Amino acid sequence: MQPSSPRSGKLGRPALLSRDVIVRAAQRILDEEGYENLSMRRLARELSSTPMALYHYVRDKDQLLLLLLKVKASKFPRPPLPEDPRQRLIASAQLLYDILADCPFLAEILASDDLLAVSALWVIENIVDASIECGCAPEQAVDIYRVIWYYITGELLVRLASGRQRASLDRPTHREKAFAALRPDSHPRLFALSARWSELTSRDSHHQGLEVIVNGLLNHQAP
Amino acid sequence: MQPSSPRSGKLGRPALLSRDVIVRAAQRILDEEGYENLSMRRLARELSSTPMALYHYVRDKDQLLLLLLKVKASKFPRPPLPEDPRQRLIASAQLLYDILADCPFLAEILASDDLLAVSALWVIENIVDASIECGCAPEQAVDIYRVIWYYITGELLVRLASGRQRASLDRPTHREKAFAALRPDSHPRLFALSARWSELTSRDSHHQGLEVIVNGLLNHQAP
DNA sequence: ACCTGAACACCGTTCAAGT
DNA sequence: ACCTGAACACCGTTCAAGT
Repeated sequence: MQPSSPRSGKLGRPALLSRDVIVRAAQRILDEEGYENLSMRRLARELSSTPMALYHYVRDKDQLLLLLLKVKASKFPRPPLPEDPRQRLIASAQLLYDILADCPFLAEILASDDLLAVSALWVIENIVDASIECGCAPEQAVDIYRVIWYYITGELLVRLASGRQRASLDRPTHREKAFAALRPDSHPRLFALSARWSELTSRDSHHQGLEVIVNGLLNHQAP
Repeated sequence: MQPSSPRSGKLGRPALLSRDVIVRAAQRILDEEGYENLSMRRLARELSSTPMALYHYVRDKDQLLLLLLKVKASKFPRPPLPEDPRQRLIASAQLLYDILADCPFLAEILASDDLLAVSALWVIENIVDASIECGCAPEQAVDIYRVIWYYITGELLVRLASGRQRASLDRPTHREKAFAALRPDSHPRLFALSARWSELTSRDSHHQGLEVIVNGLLNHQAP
């Protein structure tokens, strides 16, 4: 963080860039042009600089993305959580999802580290703690965290991908083609649901799903 | 599929490439060098051809990847499923996971289509059908499928990413650094678990997680 | 210390041309 | 119909040099 702070005196000319400026510019590109347009080269252009200048402030692109998440997580409001451990477990998991839902493109990077790199550790602490207070052994609490984590990551990934796809709405998707070819004798259930499939699968039922999963987990681990 | 079959007679010289040959070469690269080395250019080199020749047999790279999955899914043994619907639901979901576990790199492409593009539709039919036989309304059955789908996708993604990372085992991961900085007063639970975290999170508990989720879902939707 | 220019080793895809 | 070569518009990153 040092290189960004303008020190007293005029020891040489001031730096043109700083980590802060770089991260902010990256966030701007992300907001305005989407993840797939965020490249080191594009970022340098945004800053009227060169790609290599960035590497003075950031080790590589992954670190830049993690910095973005760090900023986002630290700005995220930290709401009061319910007292009741079961409710708190659900609320923490929901919170984790909410933070990530703001930057779903990070799913891939995050996945590699169980999210533990970032300043959202307190959320995970809450999930594990609430599970233990619900009567789980520590090992079971970690299992619960993992299931929740997989579920959240999966939903984010699917959402991200279907968002990408909606952009290219030229021809019918693979799904639409597969559904058109459905025969009632071989796939009766899917056939019956085919007309409503899109509607049914695009409903936002994240919170409900989370609740059901958590209840299922707790009933199993700590009956 | 037509261009690959060697027709009778000798109407012009035989084609050098075919969809079959291309897909098989792609699979070879995948097996031997991993997903990140599978590019259209690399594939063309493998076939002693040019990148553009491939585009005569495949619309784009995504289609090629879907073809790979298609082949894999069609070769996959189709085991007998239990009669009992609850058991069948679990078994179908496990099967879906097993098929995909063989090609986790496809998670990103698959996510965009709810997997419905491929010849594994019968698995999904089974999941939906078993849910309905367990007493769910069709809408609830679709919800159950979605939760399972998110969970599977998430686990695949995480596994894929942590596999990539293990390759570059040079310096400590972000997770390790975050754990090293843990203080017992701010994160008591994680602090207590930190020594065993890697071990606990790398256990293969997929099947157990799936079972717990399914039971939770069914108890909620069809008590 | 901070920044630049040129280069390396890649991508997916298009376009115009060859046989 | 099947294939090629050259090109377009990109990537992340390294290296040697400038001030």
